Amino acid sequence: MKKYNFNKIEQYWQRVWKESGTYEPNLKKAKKPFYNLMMFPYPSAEGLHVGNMYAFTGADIYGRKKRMEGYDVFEPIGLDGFGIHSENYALKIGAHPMDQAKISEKRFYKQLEAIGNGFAWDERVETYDPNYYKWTQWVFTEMWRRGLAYRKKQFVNWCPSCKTVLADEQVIAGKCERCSSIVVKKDMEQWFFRITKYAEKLLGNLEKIDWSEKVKIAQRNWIGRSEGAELKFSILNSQFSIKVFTTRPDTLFGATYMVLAPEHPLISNFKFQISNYDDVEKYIKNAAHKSEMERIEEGREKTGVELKGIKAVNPANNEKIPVFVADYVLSSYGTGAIMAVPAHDERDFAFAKKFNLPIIEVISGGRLINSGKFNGMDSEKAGWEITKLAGGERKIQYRLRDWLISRQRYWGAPIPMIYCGVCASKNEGEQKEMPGWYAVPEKDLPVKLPYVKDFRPQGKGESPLASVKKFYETKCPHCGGKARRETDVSDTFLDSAWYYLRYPSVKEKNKAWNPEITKKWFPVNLYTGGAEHSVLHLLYVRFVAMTLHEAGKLHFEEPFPKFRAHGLLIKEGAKMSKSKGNVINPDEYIKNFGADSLRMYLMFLAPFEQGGDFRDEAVLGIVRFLDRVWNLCVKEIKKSNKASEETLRLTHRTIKKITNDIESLHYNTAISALMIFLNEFEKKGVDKENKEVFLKLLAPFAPHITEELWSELGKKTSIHKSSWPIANSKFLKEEDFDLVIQVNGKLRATIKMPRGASQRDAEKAAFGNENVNNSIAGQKPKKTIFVPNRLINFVI
RNA sequence: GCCUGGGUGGCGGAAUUUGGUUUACGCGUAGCACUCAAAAUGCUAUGGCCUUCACUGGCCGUGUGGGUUCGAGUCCCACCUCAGGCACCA
Repeated sequence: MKKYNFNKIEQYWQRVWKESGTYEPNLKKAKKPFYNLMMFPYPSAEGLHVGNMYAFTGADIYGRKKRMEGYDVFEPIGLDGFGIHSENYALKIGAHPMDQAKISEKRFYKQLEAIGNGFAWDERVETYDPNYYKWTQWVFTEMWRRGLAYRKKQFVNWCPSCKTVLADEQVIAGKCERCSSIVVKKDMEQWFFRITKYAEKLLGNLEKIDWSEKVKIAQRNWIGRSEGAELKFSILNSQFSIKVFTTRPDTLFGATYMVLAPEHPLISNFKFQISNYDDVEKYIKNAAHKSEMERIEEGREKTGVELKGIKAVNPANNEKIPVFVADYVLSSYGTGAIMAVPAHDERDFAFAKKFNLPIIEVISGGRLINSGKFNGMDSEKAGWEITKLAGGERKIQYRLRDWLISRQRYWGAPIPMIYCGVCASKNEGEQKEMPGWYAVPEKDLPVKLPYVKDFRPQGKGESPLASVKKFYETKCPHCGGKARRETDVSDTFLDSAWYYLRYPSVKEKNKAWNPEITKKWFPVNLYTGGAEHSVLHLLYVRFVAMTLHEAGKLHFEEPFPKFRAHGLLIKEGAKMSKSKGNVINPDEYIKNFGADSLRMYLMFLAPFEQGGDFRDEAVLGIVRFLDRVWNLCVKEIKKSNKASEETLRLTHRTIKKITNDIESLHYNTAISALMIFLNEFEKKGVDKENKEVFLKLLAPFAPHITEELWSELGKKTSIHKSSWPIANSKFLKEEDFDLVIQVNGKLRATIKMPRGASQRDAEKAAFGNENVNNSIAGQKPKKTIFVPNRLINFVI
């Protein structure tokens, strides 16, 4: 008997698949295109993580079933190899990122091949390939041309360890997303993308797309829409006024002081009116040095300084109220200033108590008090009335901030912009607001990243490219004079914000994507990935698609109508991390048990969208299962006994269950159904036809062993191109059912009965049962509940 | 503090579609078979307590406490707890 040599089988079929293009759809002519996309990995660590494999396997199973259902499935893969994560890894091991990329690339692709996914190997994308980032730069210039990219000086997040600025989305609880260092604020001029312009659309479209609910919620919270009013408080004896945003204009009469954020530009205008300006300045300086983390660590303890010598006027009642500067007000939200209502806001209350400010209640039981002519009015109604009185206007405010795109690092796509001082002095430029700035013309793209020996981040607020004269010296595209290139590189998240568009057009030389191919394959049918990207990648990618759609370059607005987040794989109750030393490398498991075993085990341990706990011994259950599959098929390969009615019913029930389970990503229960199926075959024997059905149902989960056994059956074409079985409803109907007999809701007996049995039949059967009779003990039932084909319950 | 998802055997998890047999499937454990022996494999048992020589039968059991119902893991209310996310956003 032939032995199950999984290593040999897996390597053999992986080669055959690749050489014969089994998983290469015809991108131009496909009739039923199905784009099965998964988030591409970043090759930063020592190798592919078992968590990556978990994600890829789950996505692949779905794609394999779709392929067997007759779709032209396109399942591409690539590497998100540009960016800080890869650069930091290179730094750590003392390699140059450009050299390291080639090494990592080889290793990752080898591992990705070993897991046995149906990848379309001919269409790979590596974000650090100049043929790719040429178009990343082109996307940047498109943003620029449409007025969506701009430079601005403001306080930004700075990671002192990564020595670069970060987007808000990359600051997690005050720490750097990559290295967990505490992020500080720095006043710098940087490139931004105007994502806030799309806040409403990004929010509204969430209603139209089929995504994991938790990801939608995270995006909603991140965008953070608030409805309210913008009100003006004039400053006594000056032409200035303070604008505030509030969601509670109904409490205006209770506004007893105002607070400006430390960065508020108005403060410096009152240098001579403010009697304690030294103290104020000191406070502001101090606040600027504080990190987000320090502010959080101080807890709710409020600090601040009064701007002595100036007063604001409450527009509702003309009361003169004091003005403070305090860091509990953020410069980056709303107008950077607030009206403080200590009676109805916890934070204002804490501040007022500390500084002994009056606290006036203006709402009681949902109605206004102490509010002049508004007294007694419903608070909800009063809001708009008071706004009108105060000369304010309705305003919708978002928490979302513009996307900070520049990075002071080496390993990224250079921002394709040129600055000409001469043009600037003449007030010339491509954008009115930004004289001197020009995009690199498309014919000059890509702006190639040079091989720089000392690529380490400088920490001076500049990229290492700023010390490479050959790089930054260039000609002005407008006047032809001496000009300087932008030396910052773009955020890695720009690379991954459009990669899915490139895959099917990867052979296109003169365009970022081919319009006909794009029309055929987009939007993506299913996108799978981690929920950790809820407000990073998944927000940026929608934003970029939206702008390209608006520019008429894409026929869709939402790139991923269906997205599913897979769960997190943990190890014995703890997150896998290098510091804990519990990271699982899939290579060893593949070598010892085979890729099919590991794939199935990963999918069996919990629902795919929930994630699960990896436990070493549990893999054995699947190893045994595949051994038994092999033995059964090899042993009985020539035997062909006719299947019983009962076997057929099980077969069709299983077809239906597995078809539904794969559709809903409940792979764990699908595998359990396969196990039940196998147990039955071992007991009863299996005919050729049912064996084929079984192998087909198993094929998406264990692609290699099923391919081998399929060819053993004498098949000449791949099982993965065979047709998915369809359940015949004729065999789904059961003839008998187990009647549940209860007395007072408690189970007393179960009796097999023909389907459609009447209540009379059921009662008769029940009273013929000794145990039921004992429970009833001769009493007459007060009530009898009969549920056809299920149960009968006697209430006594 | 706010939002989201959980809590079922020794363990991972089934069962919520439509309230109707709790613990499918697998791991682990125990016993048996095979073996000189072990591993592997196969078979049997496996929620707790009680009852019976045995066959059997009973009671309890899905985080806690209430409620609705003939009947609740499933629906309602309150709470406890774990995991994840956001966090001075006015």
